[in-house]
Amino acid sequence: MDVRGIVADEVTVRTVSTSYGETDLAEVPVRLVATDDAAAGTGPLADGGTESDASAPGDRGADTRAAGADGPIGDEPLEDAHELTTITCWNKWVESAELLEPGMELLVTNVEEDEYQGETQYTTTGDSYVVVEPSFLVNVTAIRNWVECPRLYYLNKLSGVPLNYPVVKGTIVHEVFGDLLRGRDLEESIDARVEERGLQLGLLGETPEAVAEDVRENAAAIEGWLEQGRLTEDDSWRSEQLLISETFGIRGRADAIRRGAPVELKTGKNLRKEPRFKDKVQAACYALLLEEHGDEVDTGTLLYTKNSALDRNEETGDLTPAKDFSMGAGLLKFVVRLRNEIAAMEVKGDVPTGYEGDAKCEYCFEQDTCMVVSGRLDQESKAGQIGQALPDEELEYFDRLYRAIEEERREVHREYAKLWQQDAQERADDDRALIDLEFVEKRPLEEGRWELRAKRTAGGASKLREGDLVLASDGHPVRGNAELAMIERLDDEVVLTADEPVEVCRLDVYPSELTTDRLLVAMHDFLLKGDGRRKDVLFGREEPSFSLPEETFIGNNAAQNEAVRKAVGADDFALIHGPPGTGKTYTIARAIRAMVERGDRVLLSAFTNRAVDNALEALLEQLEEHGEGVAPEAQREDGETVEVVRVGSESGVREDMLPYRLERAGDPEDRLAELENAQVVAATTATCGSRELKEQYFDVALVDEAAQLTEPGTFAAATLADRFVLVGDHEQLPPVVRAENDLTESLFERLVETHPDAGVMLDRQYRMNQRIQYFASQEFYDGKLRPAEPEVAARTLDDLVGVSRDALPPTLRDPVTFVDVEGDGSRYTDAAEAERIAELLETYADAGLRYEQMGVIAPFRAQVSTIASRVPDAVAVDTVDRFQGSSQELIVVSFTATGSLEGPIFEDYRRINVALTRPKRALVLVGDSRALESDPVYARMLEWADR
DNA sequence: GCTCTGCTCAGAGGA
Repeated sequence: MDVRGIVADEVTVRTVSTSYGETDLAEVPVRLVATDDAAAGTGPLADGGTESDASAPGDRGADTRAAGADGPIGDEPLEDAHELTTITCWNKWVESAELLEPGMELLVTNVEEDEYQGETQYTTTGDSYVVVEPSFLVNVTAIRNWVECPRLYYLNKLSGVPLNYPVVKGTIVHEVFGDLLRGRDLEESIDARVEERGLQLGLLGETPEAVAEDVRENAAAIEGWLEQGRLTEDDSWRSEQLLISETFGIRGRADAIRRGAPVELKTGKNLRKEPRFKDKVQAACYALLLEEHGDEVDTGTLLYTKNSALDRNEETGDLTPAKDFSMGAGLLKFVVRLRNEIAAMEVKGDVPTGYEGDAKCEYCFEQDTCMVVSGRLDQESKAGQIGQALPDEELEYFDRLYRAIEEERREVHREYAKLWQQDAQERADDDRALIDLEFVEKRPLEEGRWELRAKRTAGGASKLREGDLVLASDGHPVRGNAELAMIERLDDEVVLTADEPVEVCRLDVYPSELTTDRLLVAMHDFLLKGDGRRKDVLFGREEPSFSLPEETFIGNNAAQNEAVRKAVGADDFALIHGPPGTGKTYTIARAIRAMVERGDRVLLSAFTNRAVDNALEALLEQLEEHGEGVAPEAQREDGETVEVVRVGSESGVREDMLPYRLERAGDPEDRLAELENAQVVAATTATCGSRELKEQYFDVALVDEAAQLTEPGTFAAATLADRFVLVGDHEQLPPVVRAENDLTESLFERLVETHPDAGVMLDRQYRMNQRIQYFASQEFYDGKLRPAEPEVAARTLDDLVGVSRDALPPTLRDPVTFVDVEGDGSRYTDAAEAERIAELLETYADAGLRYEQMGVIAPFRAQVSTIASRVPDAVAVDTVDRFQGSSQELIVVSFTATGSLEGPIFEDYRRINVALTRPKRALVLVGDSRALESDPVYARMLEWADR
């Protein structure tokens, strides 16, 4: 029987005498939370009787959240009626119990139940595992690093692993290993895998021939070993298996599984007879993961590919680089205790010092880095400190942002936990899974991968899109057979590619920590590697300076011209505030063109792929107009032209920008030249944090839609350049973050407030009729937003070919109208509004407006689909968030609120700003006037619309 | 309570 609970009070540790002598034990007071056992009627709560209805299985998530969000202090008592009891942990589990603090979650497997003074208590048995914060998923590599040195784990997280040859070679050997297991020809595999990493190898200055030879040497050992195995036994193999354990809170990807046991491949040196301890620990992690999926695992294999040549000539007759070893229960429990140390430290927000383990600093490669980081951040560490600590305000900044990023990471972990905490239907309702699939076929591809096809048997929306990496499973993403797969096509049929032939009938969103990791590294780089002058300016110790050019860049718009001058002349940074329709993109393009003319190398970045492609498109148009840019093919040949490169995944980059996309695969020299010769590189900020771009240097980083970026997100781009320019509008949508924390304010907004002189606001808009523009200008831009030209101010639907406002009913002739609809009272949809909107669109169509010229905006996705099902496909119907950045001749806004304006979505007025500034010639607001009047901003909006 | 885009994933190794 397993028990799960929240620690209710301090843990008591004491020594007792038993028949075996003195032993330690820890008594943990807990409030029990339902486990799956309990839900099935066999657990402690069901047995207890009275408590069982107080905790449905779904409650567990809520309790976990409360524990995580409120931290270990547990200042909010769990007032509900969960049973208070004691779990006694014996022997080595005392170490894990000592990590616990009130409020933390605890899972103990295989407990013994006993009665003590009329109360049911639990005790660990010889088969028990104690798991601290089980919903905190720890990576296998994290455990491997931690066992070497806890500080190493921390440093790795903070500064990442830079591009280096041994690592890249190791990765290629692993890929070849996987290919061999899947039956691919060795030479073909080596050639293909080396080719795939062309860009990386180019950056490292390696030639494909030398790398292939190097890989061949390692692969020979693998092949020899495989051959041996095939001759003697009937092996069952599986390569690259992704494993997640809901019990142990561990996840990882095993290199291979052979007859149910893990095989770990190591391409580094190991001259000793025994496997390295950390390698054993890594294999033991996979053993634990496999155990949860079924069988007992008691052996593991470590394959040291560099060892073959050495071992072959030894008298021992050891012909194989493989080292088999047995894994006892003791090792597996040790691994769980390591994992508990990590989870407890992360939940408490502590920083490891290195004293936790017994590693020797003098043998460590990271000793210097460790000492520098300790010195700069003023952290206690076993290696000691070098250098001077950062100023207090920077240390405070580091702590605050570190905590905020880690909170984001917790949210990602919660997404993982939902993989098993939510049932299939819940996940489907949450748009996080497709569960209606019917497996059709699997087809082997030439590269040793598989193409999987499944039919969709029901409709329904989901977050999944083509190009996404997903968990493809034959039933359950954690408990069943699951594999990471790439969505190649998604319509009524789903086409996937994956390493293994899973009989897929369900797809789940795969949560990734990648962006969180990169945020942390970006912050680290800014504070610890960044130049002093930039920090002086950003921390308010120095004023930003400018060397403004006298040149006129844009003749007919003073603010735009000033913006370009500031962007070009910034010594530190410049800010361009661009309200809706003010020609922000044009200004960016003009500024980059001017920078390029001065010989600067420019990084063009933004949070979303869409924004990057939009800005790049505008730049290419300008370059073409001025005869400096040509087709991408020619750019690579001719040094005189401006070379532009778009870095990003094939599915992320918009189709018309694909010709500019930098391929990763190919000849190393060619790929390198393509990147390094590019005078303009365009990529999302997440990609700026990639290993390939991190080594690049730019004179200027220009970041568009900067108000949508967190501070560390902005730094990911800014740290690659000498100066930076941020372009955005903090009166529109803020950064997307999962947790409420210090990441919600963008660097752009902060700098606009602290350094107003470094910025320019573009004040002439080229989009909206004056009547439409009025409200947003008054409400969000101090009345400073004005039409750029009289034609803009006066534009109406009449200007459009074939449209006549006279054909509209009198109430709709004004560019802004309000249509009062009482609504149907439901929460996230409103059929009454949807009906009315469908009629309105028809009325406009009758007056000559084409459906392609209309757009409908609603706050909720549910309402978006309600409306979409009632109007012609040509009408663009979407949420506010997805409409940002585009515009339409006619916009209809559905407010979807009856009675009162409840909900966070209405509280953020920036959304309303976005919605109201999308139309060019006509805006219709549809909603319940009683609800809208209940909020002063919305009430003013009604007054304006109803005029 | 709601909106939501990123990213090949995680792990690859140095003595």
